[in-house]
Amino acid sequence: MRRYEKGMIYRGPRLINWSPGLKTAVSDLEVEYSEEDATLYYFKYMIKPETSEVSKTSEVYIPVATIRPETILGDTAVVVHPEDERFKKFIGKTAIVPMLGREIPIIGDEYVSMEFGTGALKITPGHDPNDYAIAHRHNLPIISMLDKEAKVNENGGKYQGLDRFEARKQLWAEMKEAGLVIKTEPYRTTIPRSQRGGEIVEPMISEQWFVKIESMANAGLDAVKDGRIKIVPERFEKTYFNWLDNIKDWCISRQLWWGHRIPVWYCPDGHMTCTREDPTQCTTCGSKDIHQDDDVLDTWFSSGLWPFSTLGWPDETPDLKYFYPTSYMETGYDILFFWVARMIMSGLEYTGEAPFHTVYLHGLIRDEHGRKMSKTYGNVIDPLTVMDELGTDALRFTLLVGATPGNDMNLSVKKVEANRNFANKVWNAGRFVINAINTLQPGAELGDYTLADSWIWARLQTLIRDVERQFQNFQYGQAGQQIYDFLWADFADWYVEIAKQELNEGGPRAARAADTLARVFDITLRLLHPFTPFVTEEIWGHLHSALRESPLKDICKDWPDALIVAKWPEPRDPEGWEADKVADFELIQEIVRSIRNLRAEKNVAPSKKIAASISAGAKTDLLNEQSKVIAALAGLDHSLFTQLSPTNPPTPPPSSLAPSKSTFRSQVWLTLPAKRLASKKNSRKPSLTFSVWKICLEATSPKRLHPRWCKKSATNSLRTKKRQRRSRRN
RNA sequence: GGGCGCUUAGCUCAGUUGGUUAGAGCACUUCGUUUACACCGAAGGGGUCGGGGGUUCGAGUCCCUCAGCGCCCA
Repeated sequence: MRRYEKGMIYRGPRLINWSPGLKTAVSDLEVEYSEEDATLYYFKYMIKPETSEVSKTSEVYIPVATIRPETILGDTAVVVHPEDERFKKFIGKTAIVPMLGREIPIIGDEYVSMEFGTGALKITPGHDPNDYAIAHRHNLPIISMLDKEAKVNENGGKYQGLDRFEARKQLWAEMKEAGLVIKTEPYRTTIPRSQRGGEIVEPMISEQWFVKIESMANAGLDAVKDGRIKIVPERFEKTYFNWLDNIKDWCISRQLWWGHRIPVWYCPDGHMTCTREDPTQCTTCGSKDIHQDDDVLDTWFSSGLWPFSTLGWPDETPDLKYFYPTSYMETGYDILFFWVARMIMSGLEYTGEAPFHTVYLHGLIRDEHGRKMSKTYGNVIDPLTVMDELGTDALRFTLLVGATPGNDMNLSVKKVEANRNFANKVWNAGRFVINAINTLQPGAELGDYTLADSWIWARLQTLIRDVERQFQNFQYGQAGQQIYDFLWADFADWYVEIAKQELNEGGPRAARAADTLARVFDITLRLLHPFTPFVTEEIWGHLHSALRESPLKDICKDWPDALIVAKWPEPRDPEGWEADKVADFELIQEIVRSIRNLRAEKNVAPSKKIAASISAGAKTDLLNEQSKVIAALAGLDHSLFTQLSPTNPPTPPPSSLAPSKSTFRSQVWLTLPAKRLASKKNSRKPSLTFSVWKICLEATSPKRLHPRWCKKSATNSLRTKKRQRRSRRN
């Protein structure tokens, strides 16, 4: 009503998509285009001889090609390219519509492609969008030759009453008889079909309601251009600008049975009454014989009001004052035009303010191989089924982590399954932590932090910082992936394994391990909660009750009752000790991995505890301190675990490994069971005749090569490495 | 025709201001039922990051170009 009163809404004719099956207009969205085989019909458009030149001998015509010959009945012009040498002489002359004899002009327009078909185009503005546009440019009359059932109407002369396809056949046959036919040839083209019924959609002319869009579009453009609204990912701003720059008046009437009915009433004299309250008589002539417009408003027209009408607008409600403007608008990128742009335009129009400051656009969900999900294709993944089978957390996590902003994602049940496994991992890790807490001796003092404690804590702090940064950048997938990796690869695979040893020790060391387990797991759950709310909430509740009853109850003294209202972990700056501890721990990891690797390669049974000697150079103290950890994780016999001094290498000496300048270098020798070495299976490598095996680790190199400080040397060494790698492959 | 995007392991995809040896899940190979978890653990194979050129000490990442695929608008 407001817009109507401002003169922004008007009624006029327009070409719409008509579904003859449903007998209603359908929106562009509901039309699907498919490549199909069709026929291109070539025929003669006879030219009316000018009175001065009477040429009866040679017939003069323009050849024209069409895919839909029946639309000839609605032609109102023939168009040629103004520079087409073949036809430009005909511009300004008159052509005669086959079988009807109607006279129509021949005009020039650069829209015509000289290469396509015959290079001349028939114009049926009543039944073709492009022709409609041309007709507008040239003020051509618009003839509708089909009725609501797609049968030829009174404008089709003798063909009236025929179905469109029947008319095509008959008209063509009669044109052939009249000698107007040139030829037909097969042609592949895009055919518009109704999404619902599948029948060919017919462009038809009809009266529709429109909104003048220009001022609103400009306001919408400015809001994004001057930064009041930010669109994420940024590239969609271009799409948005492009759309608003080329926008046309907005057709807001729909011939549907549902929606907001247009508040306009007509009397027999054709007067319009537009009121807020349902009227009883025509405001112009007073006639009581009035009926309301049958059409309803476009849903997007109504939905554009969503950000403020839901808050009570047009009343100045407390909600509106408090919540408007809103903050983030999150939706699929395909909705940018339909809804987002309209919310922006409507918001600016009615409230003077942008309805939100950020638009975050996500992609569409496709099937495993990137195909659109469709019922006919049978590749639809029903979220309800998936949630039943694999859990809501698994599906939610998959959708969050599998997507990059604004890009489509291919969803497969396999992925959801993998994330179901992750939820299971969270649950089981939680059970372990809770069990550790429950089995603590009352009154146990907390032991010192171990290397593993320091490492996992430092890693956790890094994670918190990373997640915070990812969230700021809308990189939700990255954030989720990092939490996943931390929980599974760092916490479960390493820290928990080490904690088992500590817990077995009992006393202060067990208490310290349980303490770290609890604190790290708590924070991890908080980070994970937005991704997998159910499993985290549940296990956190159990963790909370276990802690309350334990010697570690101080940990949870500030915790609320539920995870969902628990404080989000805040990133803190590093305290300075982290890098060294992490590097030390990574050395331990490298050593453990190397030993495991070697064992697997030599087929040493996992249960077999073997002896090992390590030469750790500058890291001797570290390795002594961590020997039990290494032994436990790598399956070594701790009593047969010895440190070698660099000056006293084992026999035989590791001749191939020259002593390195690096103080970080460590070497490990394993004593393997003799029969393993003797077996033929393992005789691939000649060096296996030794009773000891060696590995060399360059576990820790400077974490980051600062380019400005070590330009040349870094370059050279990297180049060499790459070259070596390549030549090794070749 | 205009605009946008994609091309990285067998498959589906990450890789955020250029920086150690490019990662994950699934699939595959070998081993394992150690009291959180077989919805698991350990180890492994697999990539000239679509082609070509350029900028740079250094490119999957930036620029140009070519090819293929996809989407939006007309």
